[in-house]
Amino acid sequence: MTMGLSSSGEQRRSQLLRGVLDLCLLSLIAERPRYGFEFTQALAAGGLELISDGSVYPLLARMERAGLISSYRAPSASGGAPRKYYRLTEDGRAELTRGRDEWHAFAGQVGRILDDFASTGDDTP
Amino acid sequence: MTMGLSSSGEQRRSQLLRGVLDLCLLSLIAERPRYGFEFTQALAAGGLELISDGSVYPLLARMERAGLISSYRAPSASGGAPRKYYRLTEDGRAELTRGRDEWHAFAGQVGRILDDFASTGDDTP
DNA sequence: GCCACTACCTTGCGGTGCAAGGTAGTGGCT
DNA sequence: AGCCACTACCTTGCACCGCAAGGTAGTGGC
Repeated sequence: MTMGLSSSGEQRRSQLLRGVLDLCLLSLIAERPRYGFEFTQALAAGGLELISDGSVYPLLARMERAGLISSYRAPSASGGAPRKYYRLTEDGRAELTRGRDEWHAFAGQVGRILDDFASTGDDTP
Repeated sequence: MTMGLSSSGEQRRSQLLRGVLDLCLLSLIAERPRYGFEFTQALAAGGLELISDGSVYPLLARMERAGLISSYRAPSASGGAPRKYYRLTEDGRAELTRGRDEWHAFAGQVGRILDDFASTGDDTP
């Protein structure tokens, strides 16, 4: 049976990620070319402990198919399978800029809704 | 022409909503009891032009089933079918508080990732 | 009696995060 | 040479949910 409904907090986290995960990856790639394993580490370092690589790799594949990023192979620096590095295309950079604006607008609107209404009933002095 | 994938902006909006829609509804209900039609209007007024009632009603039903809100019927003030008003339970209020904190933390982390990395490479020709 | 309006709810679809598992390349150790 | 551990990439099946479209129900005007 399913047991997924118990923790609404963790569940919300998954849902929140949906809207911004691609943007975060684009942003990380914008700094410098990166490979799959790096993303989960970098996101966790930024406070977003989240994603199994099972979420990252399909998303990278989707974005490459959409022309937002391109990839090249390079040997691993620490002994192992060769890495697949991704870098931004111009479309990807444009999408990042647009997406960042969208995010800021969205975050502002949500914050306002949560702040304006949530504390109206002040029955907990 | 590549039609299907072009609306990544609109699509992202849908995905962004997933994480916060329940919280927004809770916040709106926290101010005062509301009924279904009000939510889309209130959210649109807050800048989130988004949701057909097809998204709101199932979510309200889910939250009621989860014990976060409770409902009662009242006759419509403007002639029509009776309205179903929702109000917060104590669990709902706690969930709203917790969710608001989660949202602020999450928004901060995402904003930091987008700001810290996105503008590093300025090699636009 | 019929129509228009308000309001609520359901159905099928598409997209996607996630856990788990599978594939492939490298080098150390015996 | 062979084996094992590690790095790294990718795929599969599942469950969730916003959305568009359509259906149901109650009220009052004509």
